[in-house]
Amino acid sequence: MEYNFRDIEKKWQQRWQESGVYRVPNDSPRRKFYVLDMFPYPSGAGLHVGHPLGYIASDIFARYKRLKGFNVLHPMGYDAFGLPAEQYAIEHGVHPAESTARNIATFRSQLDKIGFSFDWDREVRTSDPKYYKWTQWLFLQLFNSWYNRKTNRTEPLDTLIRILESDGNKDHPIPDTQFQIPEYPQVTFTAEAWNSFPETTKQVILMEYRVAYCGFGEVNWCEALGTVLANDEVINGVSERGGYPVEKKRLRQWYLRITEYADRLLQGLETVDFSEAMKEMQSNWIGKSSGAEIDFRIAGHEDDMLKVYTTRPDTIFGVDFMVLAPEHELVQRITTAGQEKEVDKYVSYVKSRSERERMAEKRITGVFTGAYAINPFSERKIPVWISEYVLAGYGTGAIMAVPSGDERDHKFARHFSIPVTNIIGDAYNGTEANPTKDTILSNSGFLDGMVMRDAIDVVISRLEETGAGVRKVHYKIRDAAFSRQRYWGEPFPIRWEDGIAIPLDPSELPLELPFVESYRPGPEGEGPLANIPEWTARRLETNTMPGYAGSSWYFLRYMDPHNDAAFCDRKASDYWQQVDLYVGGTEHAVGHLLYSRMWTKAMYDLGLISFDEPYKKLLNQGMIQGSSRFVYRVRGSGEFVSAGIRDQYETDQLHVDVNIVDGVELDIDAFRKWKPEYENAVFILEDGTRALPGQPAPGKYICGAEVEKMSKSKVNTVNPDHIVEKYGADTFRMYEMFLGPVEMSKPWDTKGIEGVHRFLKKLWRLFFDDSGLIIKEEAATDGELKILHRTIKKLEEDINRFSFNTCVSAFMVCVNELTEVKCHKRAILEPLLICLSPFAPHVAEELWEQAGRTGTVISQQFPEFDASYLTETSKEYPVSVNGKLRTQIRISLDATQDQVQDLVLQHPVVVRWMEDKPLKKLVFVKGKMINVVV
RNA sequence: GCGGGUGUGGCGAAAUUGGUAGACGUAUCAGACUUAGGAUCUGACGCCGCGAGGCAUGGGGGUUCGAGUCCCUCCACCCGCACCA
Repeated sequence: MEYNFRDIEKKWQQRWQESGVYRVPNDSPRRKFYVLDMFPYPSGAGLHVGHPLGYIASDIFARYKRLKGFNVLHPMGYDAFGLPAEQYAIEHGVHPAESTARNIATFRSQLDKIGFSFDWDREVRTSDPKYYKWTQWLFLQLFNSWYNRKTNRTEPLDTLIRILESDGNKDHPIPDTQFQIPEYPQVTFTAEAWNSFPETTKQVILMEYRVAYCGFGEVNWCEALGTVLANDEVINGVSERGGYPVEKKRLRQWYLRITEYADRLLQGLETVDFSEAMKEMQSNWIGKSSGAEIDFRIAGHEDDMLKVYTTRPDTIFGVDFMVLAPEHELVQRITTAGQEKEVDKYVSYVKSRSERERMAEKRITGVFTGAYAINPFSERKIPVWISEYVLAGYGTGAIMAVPSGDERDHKFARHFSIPVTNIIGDAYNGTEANPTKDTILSNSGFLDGMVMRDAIDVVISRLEETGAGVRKVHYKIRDAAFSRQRYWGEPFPIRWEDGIAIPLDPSELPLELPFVESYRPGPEGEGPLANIPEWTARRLETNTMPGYAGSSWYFLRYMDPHNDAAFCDRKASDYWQQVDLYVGGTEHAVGHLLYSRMWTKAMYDLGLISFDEPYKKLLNQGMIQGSSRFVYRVRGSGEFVSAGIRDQYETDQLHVDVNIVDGVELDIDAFRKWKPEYENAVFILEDGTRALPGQPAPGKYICGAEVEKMSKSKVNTVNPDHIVEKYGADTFRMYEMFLGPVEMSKPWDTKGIEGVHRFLKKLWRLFFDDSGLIIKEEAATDGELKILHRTIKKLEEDINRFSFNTCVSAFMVCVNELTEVKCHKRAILEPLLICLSPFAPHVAEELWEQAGRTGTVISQQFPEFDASYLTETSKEYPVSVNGKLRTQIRISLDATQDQVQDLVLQHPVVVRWMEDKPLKKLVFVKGKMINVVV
């Protein structure tokens, strides 16, 4: 009987579906385990072989945990709102709801062929009103909350109102400087003042405290997409999607006050099992730095203070000039008449340079304003300059420049011949700045003789005493822009009345997205919803939420997906708790992961869930790259020249569909059929001969090869459907794992799959030969048991460190060895099948049944490793090392300390290290080699 | 520039706390069975050498009885951030 994977896989996928084996209960005496994949955005292109890599890894782990007796939650769903569906709608006139539904159907049928153990009863779609009802509800929770810095918690707005009524806001100043009501410029107010404010004023002030708030701010506006983007959606000044230019624009926007959570997001990283790289990316994004904010007086401008932020207040005596961002508000006021012309010229020069130009070429430019600041300690007069190297958006938009300690400041000083004060003695060589903190200060007034590192605190204390500055912790992270001027997203459950945002009552949710015919942007930077009369008549918010809204909490909805009374029953979230294993790509490091961590913390503070980190362990799968193939067309002709001899011609390199290339050899006939214009192509083959249309090719045409990102335009995508059709899902699953470590990126190579396929056929032959089923009932020998248990031991260890590629190798070794000793015994093969089932579930189930077992393999237990068969008897290996003869003794695993001692004593040990190291050390290394000089 | 990671045969890779480097798989070559094979099986396969043997884990140095693994240093590649004060 042949290994007929097509029938087998069809049969078992159907059976699993009918019997609902992968349905998971929410109440179980078994321990829980939650394995989650980052849910896909259902794009129109469908899956290529790179997409399922993470899903296969997580499926293997979920199945393994199930075999270990856990109640495993392993769901899948779709992140279905977002820009691409809307762009597609604009271009093709298909409603996003329709194209999304169609794409989901394609995804689902592709996923189903691979044999995943998802509980599809728990599927979620973020664009489903039943789902986004709760996204809106959670938004209202954030809207109705504020961040109390005293308790360091998210709290309901009521607690703030009570505080304001009794104490004013002196203990709880407005969180940022965006105070927007010109009539009330005072940032602090008393209880009396608060109580006397009219309701509208109160509301405007409260908005400044809300966790989800609406305000005016500089946003990343993308004209081509007609919407604003979050900082993480902008890469090098262009949009992540589409690569369109992005500019700064001041617009009314919704925000999430993620900055208040910066410190907790940072600290939380320590409690969580993410890769170093991932933690680094997140903490860089948060960008915490600590230092001081210092006020410099300006000569002749008694009312103005020049505020700078520095991480190095210890260098205060080394300040030789100040630099303002050209956009800084003080520039106009302090510029002297003599410098006005120069300054204006410079400011317009800076404005003419785009963000991209600025980043592309970094020139040293700047202009003196004519004004002088005064050092708060030495009273020295310091010239104030403006320059584009100081960014308006960071810190206070102004710096104190210390050329002896900062390379940029130093270059600037040299360029404009500003004299440099040396405050670090020999550590400054006169030609280069030295940013050390570990040298002794000189020329520094009361700090002379102090180590810089220690001086930092001393200066800050002195600044605070004199009122010239304060200690300040600064974060790079900005509040997250939370609205999009787009159609295909969650509507905000907000109504506007006289400029006041009124939340809808929860009973009015979901606020459904109305059907539209046109996706044109509305007037004045508003979304398409502004074109709908019924919408604007109700004064509903016309923006929609961004893509990350629905994905910030989806892991909770899987726990209780059909609940219409709550986003997730508390009992369910208490049972399932955190995601134990979260599998996905690194591209979400600073977007989705940060947002969902923030939401989780807010929800925890508000008592909605019992944990404040969503993901316990994060596994980042690498990308599977495409292995592109090229043909070389001789320029100006229809002839194609083989890669090896293309240097003899002037050629153009063209991508060729990888599916019509075998390794690097082109299938010439398939190529001629590929596109009409190639129908009569002539090939100059590797050996110089020619292949003409209608004649058999006399030689081979060799293609060029290169590893690139897998994409349709490079015709290097490989569809998993084709692989599954040709080799089966089990082969596909095992091969994806066999390619290499999950975390690493690697190019797809269809050729290598044969080896894994051969392995499964070999396994099949252990049960079947020409005469049919061959399973022997006799007891297993020690040797056979050793083969089995060595495999199990390796699997146990490797699965738990997510080393799935070595697991596949272990299976191969095992089957090779069993074939060699012609072992067809039930006692060996059945445990092996159980081990194999997470990797190749279909074939495992089939063989299990063929062997006369009832029930599915997934209900069996994963056998425990039994060490007794692994013990090795002592062996001696003579080896020569450095010309001396040594004997290596392998000591058995269960050797006692005395036995080890005896072994060592049997040999005349002459090496000194034996005396140095106590015998305990030897016992510690039992099972390993010990070298003994004889 | 800063931070993180990686570097082992023709290729993908293994080697878990330092202990027989290259398991497993591909590719290639040779052979067997075959009318034939793109089925199956066997063997060879890091480099030098006829051989015994020697040399090999990006380069150099160190610690150690012993280093792919630990330390120092240099180089290359990949990823992230990037005038962050």
